[in-house]
Amino acid sequence: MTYEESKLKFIQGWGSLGSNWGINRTMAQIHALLLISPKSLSTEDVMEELKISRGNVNMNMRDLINWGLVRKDLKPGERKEFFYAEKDMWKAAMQIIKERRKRELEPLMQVMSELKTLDKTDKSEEAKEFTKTIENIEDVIGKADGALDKLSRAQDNWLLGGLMKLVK
Amino acid sequence: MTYEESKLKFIQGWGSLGSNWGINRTMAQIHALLLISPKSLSTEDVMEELKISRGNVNMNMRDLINWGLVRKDLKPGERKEFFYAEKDMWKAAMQIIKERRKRELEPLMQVMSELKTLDKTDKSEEAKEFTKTIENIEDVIGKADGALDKLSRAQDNWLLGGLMKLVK
DNA sequence: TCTAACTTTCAAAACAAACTGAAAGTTCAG
DNA sequence: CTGAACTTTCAGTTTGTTTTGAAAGTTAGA
Repeated sequence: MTYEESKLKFIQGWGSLGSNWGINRTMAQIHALLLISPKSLSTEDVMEELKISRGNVNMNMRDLINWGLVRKDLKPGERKEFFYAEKDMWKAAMQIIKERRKRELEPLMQVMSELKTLDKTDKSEEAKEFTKTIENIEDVIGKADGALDKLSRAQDNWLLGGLMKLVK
Repeated sequence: MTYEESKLKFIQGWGSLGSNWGINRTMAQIHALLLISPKSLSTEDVMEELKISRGNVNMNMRDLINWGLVRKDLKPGERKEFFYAEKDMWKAAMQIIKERRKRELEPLMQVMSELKTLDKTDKSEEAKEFTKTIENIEDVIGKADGALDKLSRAQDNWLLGGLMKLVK
């Protein structure tokens, strides 16, 4: 397999993985492209490699930056902006976990806790089952949240020179 | 907040959570409905509650069954089929983790390992960076896989009466 | 076997998400 | 201030996903 073939295959694969996880295909592909590129790329480089429009690159690149997965690399003397991706996949994975936790777990916990304001005088079987289910979900979410927090702290420590014990 | 209001809010919330994670909204809503229902429901019950078509219920219910989140509940003397959801959210969460691991992590590892057959004689900077990235990703995926495996084993033990220590 | 009760399938329609490209906006050197 | 170089926006179009509903399939009791 040649380099070009592999590259294509990787970009495709990363893209379709992303779309299974609620991440837009193109965004994942741009990420893949930057991951394997030794130097930072301009908007035009990405347009050309992936055959997509300027607007598309611009929007998805902004999202990647918001996710903390990509940064701008401004070159002195150059008007154009260049972009590069965090190459350490542990860092990238943690970044994704932290973001999703913030964007999804927290709001969900908020909703769950609101749901507990359900009228306590309603003694129907439905209402009881409902309350039980909500409490159970809150519990699971709370534990998942705790576990992710531990994981991301462990990661931070490890980055400072320790050992990442949690995931062995 | 009345029971009906809470129920609606929960079903909506669960549905939109699902769609953020690459799970079809309706499937998540049916799951939510079954989660809070004390008794098993027929296709018609679901059609009525969620205002969706018979075909839609049928297809999504099948998917839920394939994910191991819902089972058929055949009542003696009844021609109709009824459905109920696993109510313990730990079990449900583990089920989801196991399935996604099987469906996504494994194929991804397969692709990654194929990518390593890249022509070793290519000494370009691009090819070197590529190989490095692939190996790094393989490593992360491998560790994540191991962690999930541990988690699901811990869960299984816990179900047998032990304590789920990993997530505290 | 026949038929009513029920389930499954799938082509077409409706809906939703992503993408394009041209226009508007910004920045900065001269 | 001007205009070239570049970035951002967004209405309209394309592409992809979900839903419907009617027809086909299945099952079981009579």
